Amino acid sequence: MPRPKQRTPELREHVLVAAEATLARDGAEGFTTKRIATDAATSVPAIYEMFGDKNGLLRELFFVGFRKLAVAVAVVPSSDDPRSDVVALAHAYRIFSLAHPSLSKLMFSQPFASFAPTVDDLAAADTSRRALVKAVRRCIDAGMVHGDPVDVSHVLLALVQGLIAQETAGWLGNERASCDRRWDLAFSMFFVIVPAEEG
Amino acid sequence: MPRPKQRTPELREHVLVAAEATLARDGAEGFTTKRIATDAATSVPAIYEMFGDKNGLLRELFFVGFRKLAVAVAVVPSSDDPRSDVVALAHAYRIFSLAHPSLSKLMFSQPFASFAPTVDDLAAADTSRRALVKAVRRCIDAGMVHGDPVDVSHVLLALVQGLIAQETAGWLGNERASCDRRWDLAFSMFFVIVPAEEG
DNA sequence: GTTGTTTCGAAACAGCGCTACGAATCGGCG
DNA sequence: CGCCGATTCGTAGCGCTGTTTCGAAACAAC
Repeated sequence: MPRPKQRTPELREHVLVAAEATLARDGAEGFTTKRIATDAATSVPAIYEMFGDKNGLLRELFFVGFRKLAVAVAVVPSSDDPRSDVVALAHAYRIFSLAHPSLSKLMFSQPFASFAPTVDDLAAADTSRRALVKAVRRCIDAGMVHGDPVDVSHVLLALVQGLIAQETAGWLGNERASCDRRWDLAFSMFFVIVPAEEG
Repeated sequence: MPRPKQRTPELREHVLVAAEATLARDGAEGFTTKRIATDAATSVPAIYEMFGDKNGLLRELFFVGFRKLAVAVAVVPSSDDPRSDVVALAHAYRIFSLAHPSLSKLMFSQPFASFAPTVDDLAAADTSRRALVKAVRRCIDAGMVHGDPVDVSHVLLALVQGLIAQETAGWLGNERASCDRRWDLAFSMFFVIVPAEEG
């Protein structure tokens, strides 16, 4: 009877892709509903019907980011050295944030005053965090560090998050070499001394 | 000849105080020029004459925050244990951020899409950072950690910044005790193993 | 009181998030 | 074919934001 619907789940997915591109191209400041609608070749009200409001769209992008991160983390191979595994995982986080700076800001900082992910939303990060907790637990079992695995992972993630925030803001160093050196140092500070206890 | 000026440096200072209160009360979302003008009992154009634009006001608040932090850091006493000095400095950062959450977000995260402090602006943070670099250098001289003092300080600040971001976002833990434990753990991970080398 | 100069803030502007509502589009039916 | 009723569409508007203009207001000198 009525005219056929255009605002389908397929269009929703298309808008999500377009919005991610808009965010990557224009940053948080240029992330306006009108521009996204234009980029996705649709209308503003369509976005509001499919996502509720702008925060709804941002929340979906938040999830998209963590899904992408989960893929990047899942690719990291496990070795027999849990220490280097933790470092490799942190490296995956870093590479991801350098490849998708605006998206990683949406995930780890809060560049939109109106959008603050809830604790439930944060569960989306669990997939990528679990891999880290696992590697950390192996470090603890090997006596490389002491403490609760979840606590240690929290600290490591805070370190990673802080380094990412500084690097994407341009505060970690002017040259790539300085940044590399400081990332390396960060994790060597956590782990380098431990073998002395074993030996 | 003309009518007496009202938009004096004194009013500028008054607006700065009012704006800080507005930010603390209403957060980044409620930080509008009109509301600030009302809170400061002045007009919107007055703010624009004295600060250029909203970012100019934010930049001044950015400096106000680092001046306050510098005071909080300067109060921290030095002991003969550089390790505990570093921890005490980190604690001062934490207490400051808990007392002024919105202000610390302005300083360390970038909650306003339009305002990104330049590298020159960041020099404002040097006063509070110098104390940390100093304590770190003493740690290095004592053989507690290895590396360039500036690099190590960068890493420590990234850790502090990450922990602050997580705690102010409510991600570090649901209870104060969890947060305390993880803050303690963060720095014990950096330093606890070292004495084994000395002993 | 009048003039001349300077300073003030109400009001307007473009652009934002968001939404109401009339236009447009379809299958079914006389 | 022409019309109908149901449904979906996007234009155009709302209130708000940051920002700026510009006429009114306030003063000293004459």
